[in-house]
Amino acid sequence: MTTSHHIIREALLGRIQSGEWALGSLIPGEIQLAQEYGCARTTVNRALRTLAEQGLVVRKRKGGTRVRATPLRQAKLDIPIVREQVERTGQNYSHNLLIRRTDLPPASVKKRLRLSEAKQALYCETLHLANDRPFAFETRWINIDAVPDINTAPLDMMSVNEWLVNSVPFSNGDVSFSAVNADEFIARQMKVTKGQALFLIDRTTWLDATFITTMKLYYHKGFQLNSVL
Amino acid sequence: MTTSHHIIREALLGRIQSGEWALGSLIPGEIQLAQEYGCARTTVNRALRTLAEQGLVVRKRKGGTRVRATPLRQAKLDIPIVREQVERTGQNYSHNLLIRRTDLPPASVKKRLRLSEAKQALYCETLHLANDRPFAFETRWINIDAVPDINTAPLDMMSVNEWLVNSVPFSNGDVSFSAVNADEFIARQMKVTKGQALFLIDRTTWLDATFITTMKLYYHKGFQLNSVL
DNA sequence: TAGTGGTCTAGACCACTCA
DNA sequence: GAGTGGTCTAGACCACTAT
Repeated sequence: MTTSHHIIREALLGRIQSGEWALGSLIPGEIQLAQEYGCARTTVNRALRTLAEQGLVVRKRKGGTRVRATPLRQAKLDIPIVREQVERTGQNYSHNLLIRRTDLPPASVKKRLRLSEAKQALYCETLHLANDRPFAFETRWINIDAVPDINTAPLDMMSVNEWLVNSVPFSNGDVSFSAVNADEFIARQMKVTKGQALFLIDRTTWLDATFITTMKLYYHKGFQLNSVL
Repeated sequence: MTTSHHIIREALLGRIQSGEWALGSLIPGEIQLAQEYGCARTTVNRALRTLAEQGLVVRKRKGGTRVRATPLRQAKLDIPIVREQVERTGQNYSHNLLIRRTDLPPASVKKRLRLSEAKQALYCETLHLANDRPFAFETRWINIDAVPDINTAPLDMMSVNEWLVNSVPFSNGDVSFSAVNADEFIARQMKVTKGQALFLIDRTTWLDATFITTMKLYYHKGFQLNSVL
């Protein structure tokens, strides 16, 4: 048996999709719906809360619940570790750590990681391979103060990505997606022609107020990021 | 006062982030945690359920709750109507409907929309403008049977995008993001040089089992899609 | 000020699944 | 079979906000 708040959520969704409750209109209160469906208010509450999380309705105390005037679509997408991304396609994963040095980061990175002026940071370049073919190219700056252990990490065995994930598992962050033309350097790394359009993920993560790392990941030609609405 | 399930969720998160509960380890049961925090089991349940939705823990009946072995990061991103995307940046939105014709769709579209063999569909090309400069170029196939009213829709006044959103507000769908080089045709529309890397959103939507539309949206040079982890 | 959603509680039963 | 999470209920109080 499917659970009741599930059933009620689908029923409510149906009344929205069918047009019974128009865009922007007020729908009945929790108590009334509970009577209508013969269940506790808590159950209706959960169904409506879920719909609100999905962006289908907007709820306000005293104001009641309204169907969203301009439907908001939210895509949920997983951002996996590159290794898993590769292995999920049945290919063999490997990686090359091309560069690993401490250096003064450029101003843009310094600002992003909120590093003080003369502070050095760790810079790494990694090429991720799938069946020995370039899969993604990664450039990354790391705040050494945040993860001092990285100085002794065996980054040839485990990618920086994975090492960080295991030492600072659940950080916060922001991420942006865009398209860029491969410059000469990246084209050489990824073995594509210069100018090839590549999918770029730019990601910065921190733990509480401490900035950990910022990374750019250039994916191979034809890469797609999929999601469900 | 911040609510209790909120507080408990943060507390639990802290114990994960601090390493007290290692990756993959079993954490105490709901009853024990409820005693520990002096609240009802329901409250702990809600906190843990939220963490599970966020991908931080995995829950199994009888198996208990475990910290995810390989942290899964989920990005939630809003897919707005192009008009709102433009207007949110303070620019003026307009659009040109370049093409509108019924035609036999190519096999790939036919397959996607699950149209029968000789079925015609509506094809539209729209250029979205921000302050009269190209913002995004849209190609779209529409299943006429699903939305017959579209034949009489004033698509010069309202973009196809918006019209569909208002007639079929809450459909299901899938979406993919990728990077492509502008071909000669798209380059001319978007006023960029051929080969320019463009961010592409490819989206198909349906209502229950009825396929509505499939669309490709090529964004202007430098476009970024942002999200929070 | 009154009405609506937000949340907590205590207790209960059930479904799943590990041992 | 037993233990864990999944859920429902009935009642309660509170916070916000529209009027």
